Amino acid sequence: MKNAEVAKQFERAADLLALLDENGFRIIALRKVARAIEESPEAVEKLAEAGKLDGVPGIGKSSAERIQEYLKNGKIAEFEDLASQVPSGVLEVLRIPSVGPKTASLLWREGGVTGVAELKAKIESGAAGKFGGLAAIKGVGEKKLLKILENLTHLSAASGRIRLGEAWTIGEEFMSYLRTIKGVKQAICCGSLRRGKETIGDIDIAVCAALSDGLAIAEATAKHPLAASVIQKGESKTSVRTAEGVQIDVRVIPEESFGAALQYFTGSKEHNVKIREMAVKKGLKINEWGVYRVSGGKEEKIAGETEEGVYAAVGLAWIPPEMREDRGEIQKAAELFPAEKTQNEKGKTPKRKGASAGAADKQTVDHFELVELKDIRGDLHMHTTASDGGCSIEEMAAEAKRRGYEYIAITDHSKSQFQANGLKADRLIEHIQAIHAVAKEAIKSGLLILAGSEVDILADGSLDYEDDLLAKLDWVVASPHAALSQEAEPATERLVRATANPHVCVMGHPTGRIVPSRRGLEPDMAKVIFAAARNGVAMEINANYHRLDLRDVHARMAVEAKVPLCIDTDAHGLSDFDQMRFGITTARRGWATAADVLNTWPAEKLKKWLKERKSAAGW
DNA sequence: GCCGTTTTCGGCCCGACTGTTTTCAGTCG
Repeated sequence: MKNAEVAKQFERAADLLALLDENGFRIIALRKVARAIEESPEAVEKLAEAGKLDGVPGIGKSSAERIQEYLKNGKIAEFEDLASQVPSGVLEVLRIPSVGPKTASLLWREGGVTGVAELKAKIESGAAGKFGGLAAIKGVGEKKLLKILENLTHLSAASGRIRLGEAWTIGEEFMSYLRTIKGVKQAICCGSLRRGKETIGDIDIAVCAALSDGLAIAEATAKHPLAASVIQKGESKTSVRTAEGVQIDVRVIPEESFGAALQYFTGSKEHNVKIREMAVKKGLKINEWGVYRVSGGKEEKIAGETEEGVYAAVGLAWIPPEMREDRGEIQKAAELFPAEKTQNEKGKTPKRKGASAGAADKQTVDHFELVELKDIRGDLHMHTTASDGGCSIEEMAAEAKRRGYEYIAITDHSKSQFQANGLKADRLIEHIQAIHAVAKEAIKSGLLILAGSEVDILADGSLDYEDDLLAKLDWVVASPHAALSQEAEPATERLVRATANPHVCVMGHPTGRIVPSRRGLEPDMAKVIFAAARNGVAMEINANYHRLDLRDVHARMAVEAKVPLCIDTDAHGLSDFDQMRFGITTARRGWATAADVLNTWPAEKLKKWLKERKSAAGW
C-alpha cells in the first residue's frame, strides 16, 4: 500500500507551487488529492489497476495520470521539475509554525535563506546585525523573526500530532477548569478531538460566555498550569501551548451563537466547506456566529443557537461529530432530514441526545443512531495475572460488574507470547477451570464470564493452539502479534486463513498497528472482511488508544459487509476499562449503530450467536 | 486542479489575531 507515499508527492507539489506563488486553487486541489489518497481505505495501486482513480472525489483526470506515472516510474516528472526550482531546505522552513509560503519565499528570495539551520543562525546573530539582514526585508520585521525563533524551538519538541487518549485527558482538564470561571456557561472540546480522530493536532475548546467576559477568560486560560506559553490572547480567541508542545485554542462565543461555533470549530474543514457551499446556493452565509440570509445587502440571522439549527437551515439532519469527514455523511443527512415527520407519523421516537451535542440546555435529535458508550453490555477481550495482566479473574469480574456489564471474556495470551507469559496447553486447561469456577459464582449476580483466549495468528495464518484445545474454550479472539512487517499479500492470506478456523469468534486488532509509530500489517482489508463475513467471524475494534484497530474506515467496511464489530478494551488492568470510549468513537467514525456491534447485544443473543458458531459450546 | 439539479467555464468558505503597516497581508484553523 503506497497511499501515504503517493499522498506525500502531492503535498510536496502543493508546497512547491505555494512557494512559487502559483494559483491558490490549484494548490488547494492538489492538497485535496493528497488527502483523498491518504484516507482511501483502498490501496492506491489497486485503484490504479482498476482504473478507478478518477472516480475518487477530489481526484481528476490529470492527477490520476500523475499517480499512474508515479506507480510506474517512482517519480512524477512535472513535480520533479518544480522541486528543481526550489532549494529543498526552503520546504523545511515552511514547516515552522507562523511561517507560510509568502514568508518562506521572502526569506529565500530576498534573504537568501535556504534552510532551517541557516535561518536560525541569522536570527540568533541578533538585532545589532539586523538579524543577518533579514529584518531589512519588506514585510519581515523583528517581532516576526523572534516569533519564528521561538517556534523553531517548539518545532523540535512537538512531533506533530498526539494520540486521542492523551488529547482527551488534556481536553477534559481544560474543560472542567474553564467551567469554573465566572460567566462561563459551557465549555466543549471541538475539532478532531470531538470527532474522535485517532490523532489530534491541537485542542479547540468552545466556551459559551458573553464577549464582555472574553478578556477575563483569556487571562484565566493563560494562567492554567498546563499553559507553558501564550501564543495569542484576544477577546474571542486565546491560544496557549503546553510544555510538551500541544496547542490549545480557546474561543469565547455568546450563547446565541454557540451552536454555530460548535459546528464551525468541530470541522472537519472539508465537511464545513461542503456545508458552506450548500449554504451559498441557498442564499445563506454561515460563519462561527450563525447562519444568515443574505438579500439586498442585508443580513438576517436565521440560526446559530444550536448545532441542529445550523444543519436544519441548510436542509440537513444533525450530523454526529464523528461522521463529519466529508465521506458521504452530508448526502445521508439530506436524506434523513425530512425523516423526522415520517418517523413521527409512524409513531417512532427519534433518539434524543444530551447536552454535549448542542447548547447547554438544548436537546439534539440524532437520526443516525450511532452506537454509544451506554449501549455496551460487555467486554470480550481482557488479560489477567495468568499472562501479562495486572489483576486476577475475580478483580476483573468485579470491575465489570461495577460498570454494569452483563458479560466478559477472560482472554489471556497463547503460548507463542512467551514474553507476555503466554499459556502452554496444560496451563490453559487449568486456567479454563479457574475461570469457570469464578463464572459459577458470578452468574448468580448476573455476570456471564466466558473462558477465552487471545490466540496468536502465526505468520502462516495457523493458530497457536491445536483445534481440540480451542474447542474447550467458550470464546476465541485470534490476533496477530509477531511478523507484523509482512508484505501485504502474505498478510492478507494469513488473516483470511485465520477466519476459516471454526473456533475463532473474533479477529483481534487485525493489523497490529501502534498509533502512530508502528504501521502494522497492511492487508487487503476488503478481502479479510469478506472472509470474515463468509465465515461468520466478528472483527474487533481494539479500543486502546494506542491501537484503535480496526481503524475507522475499515470499521465502516465491516459495517457495510454486515460483519459484526466487537469493541474490546484488551484491558490489562482496571483503569483500562475506561478505554472503551475510544473504541466507541472509532466505531461511530465507521458509521456503526448499536446493532452492528456484537457486545451491545443482550447476553442471550450473544449466546445464540455463539451457539450457531460453536455447536459444542457447553451451556 | 476539480467540479456541475442554475454551470463543460467560471467559480472555488470565512473570520480572528498578529505584525507590518498607515489600510492591509499573512497565517491559521
